[in-house]
Amino acid sequence: MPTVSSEELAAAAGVNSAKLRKDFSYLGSYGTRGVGYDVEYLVYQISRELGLTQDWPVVIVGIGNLGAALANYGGFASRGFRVAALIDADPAMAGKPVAGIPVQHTDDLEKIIDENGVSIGVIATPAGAAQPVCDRLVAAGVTSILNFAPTVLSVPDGVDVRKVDLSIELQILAFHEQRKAGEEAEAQAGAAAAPAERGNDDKGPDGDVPAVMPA
Amino acid sequence: MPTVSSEELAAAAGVNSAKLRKDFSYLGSYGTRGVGYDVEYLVYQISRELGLTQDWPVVIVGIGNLGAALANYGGFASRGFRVAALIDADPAMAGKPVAGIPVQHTDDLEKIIDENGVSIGVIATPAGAAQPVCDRLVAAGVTSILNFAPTVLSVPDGVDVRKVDLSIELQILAFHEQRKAGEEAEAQAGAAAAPAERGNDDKGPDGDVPAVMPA
DNA sequence: ATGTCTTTGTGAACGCGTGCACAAAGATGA
DNA sequence: TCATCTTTGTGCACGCGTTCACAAAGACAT
Repeated sequence: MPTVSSEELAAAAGVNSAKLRKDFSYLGSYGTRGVGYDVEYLVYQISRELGLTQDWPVVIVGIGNLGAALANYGGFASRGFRVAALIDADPAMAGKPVAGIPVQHTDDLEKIIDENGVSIGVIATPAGAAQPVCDRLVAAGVTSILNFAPTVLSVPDGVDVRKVDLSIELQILAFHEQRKAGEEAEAQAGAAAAPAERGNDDKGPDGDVPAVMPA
Repeated sequence: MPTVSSEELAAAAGVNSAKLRKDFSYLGSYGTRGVGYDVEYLVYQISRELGLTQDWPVVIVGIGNLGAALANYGGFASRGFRVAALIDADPAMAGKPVAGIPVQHTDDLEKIIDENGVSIGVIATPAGAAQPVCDRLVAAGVTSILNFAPTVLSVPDGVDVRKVDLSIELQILAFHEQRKAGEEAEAQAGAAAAPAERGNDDKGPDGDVPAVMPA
């Protein structure tokens, strides 16, 4: 039986072994003292806890460049996601296959959600279309939304929204780049607060990097 | 002079006003006691600290769906980013305009970096091409890389890499979705693939989210 | 001027997560 | 069976960030 010790895993992941063990203890996945963790069992438990063993049908609304990129993205299938449908408001797109999946018109949105039992929706529309699309998704039964449109969506309680802003990561890089370049010019550090839509993750400080700026 | 109090800002952002004031004090941007913060001055200070007042030329390598989506993304310009060049390995793409910018061939990568003084590169290539492209970018002088390819890049010290995995956000949504769905419906998941007879089939304390999963 | 009122800036307390250290548990060999 | 060794699971303490609470500072009215 192939096993790993918390020490090995911690070294590989660059974290503390005690924390790793404590986290594992949450899962109820018990290792064997004197031996370590059964690799196969551990992988299964973590996969299950993260939802990787389930099949999650998702719809992508807005099949522009970004929507098409998402439809083609290979990483989804291996994480338990299945693109149940592609939806676009442009009638000219209807029927045209993207990533092997025929695009359907927005008119059928509710029907598609219902028939496929979709609870997760991805919005890749222009900013102006995002909120109306969001409202229809929610009304049709979607309870989790991944928003790529540059708008803050408002949703009723019980619905999760995560916003992906492609420029934020760039901004973080630029922030560090600025510090690389100008250590001698300005000796001041700072921070700023940005309105958060709903529980965005932020990490602790790295040296004297402000708390709101992810490391 | 239009002003805002830390209390107003904190309420709007959903954070604690004391923390906000403490963060602002890092900037050295002084508010006025009894009045609040001068909005215009505050905006400028934060913009400057975050690097928004600078002009950051970036190159995007790999003009597929995702690269094109990034090139078209409107949020960059307003954050101080300027797409200096689009680069692709496909000779058929060369000269073809995307988002108004003509695509250039990978052969000229070093020249483009050098002539435009680019220090930030975006990689939107297939996984296999990412590391070679990364190496060339670094060799040409790029010190910050935003990686959309599903690969872990290795870079020398002094170079920052941020990896964007489009499926991670979805996975976080699915994780929460799984918890919404209920704790009784997962009996079926255990029977199929589990390496059986491990006794303890129940998951741990059901109340809390494991520390390793972002909120 | 002087007093009152508002809001900042910050020292200090609090709470929480992380890491340490160790007892308990099981493996292994004599 | 007993001793020894390895590694887990976790109580406890420490450190750090967040929050509280208040003195200081400036605006404004009298």
